[in-house]
Amino acid sequence: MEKTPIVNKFLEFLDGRFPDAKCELTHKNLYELAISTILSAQCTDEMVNKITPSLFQQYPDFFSLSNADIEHLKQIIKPTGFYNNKAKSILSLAKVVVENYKGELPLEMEILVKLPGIGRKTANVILSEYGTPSGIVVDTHVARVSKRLGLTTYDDPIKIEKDLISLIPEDRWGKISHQIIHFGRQICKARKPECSNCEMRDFCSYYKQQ
DNA sequence: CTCCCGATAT
DNA sequence: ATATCAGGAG
Repeated sequence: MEKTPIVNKFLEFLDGRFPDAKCELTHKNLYELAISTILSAQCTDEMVNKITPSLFQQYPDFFSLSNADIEHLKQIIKPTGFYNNKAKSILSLAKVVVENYKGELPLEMEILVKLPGIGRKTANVILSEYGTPSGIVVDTHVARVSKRLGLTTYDDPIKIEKDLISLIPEDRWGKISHQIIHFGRQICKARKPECSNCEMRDFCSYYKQQ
């Protein structure tokens, strides 16, 4: 992937339009962000934020969560979808973190991705917020926007992340995902993208294809 | 690759 | 009715 004017235009656009984009999952600490991020798979942040206050009031840390009844967890998180898998994931995660890491998540990519329910995307979210970003979060929005703009040709999030890493300065890795996600939610939407309002359209391969 | 899955917008 | 939403495990 070669550096093109579109990258500079995109970075400039994101800073102008989304200067203070941040994580939309409400959380008070590393524990809450990790659980919220797992629950956010194939579900809106808004829905996650609706159910987490009750969840975190009853289970404020990995210690209490590790002793939870799985059927009770399923009941609380049901509106987020995939609730059988997610309940199993967060309960298993809590048990492992309590047994092996004294109830505190280790902030290392190699360890995080081996923990139950945590893949590269969730690990990148955690490290971007509470550690040192070792990459760029590629979720459904970042993948879609990157493809439309021609920043990558791949579907595989790992390959998309490699392309983005080669194009984007390291000091922006943490924030740019939030900026792209805001852009993806408001303008470059999956269903009905607002190309007529988009300042990137003259640089966009998806728009040219329309 | 398939499966998991409820809520919302179109 | 169907596509989509801060994915991960088997």
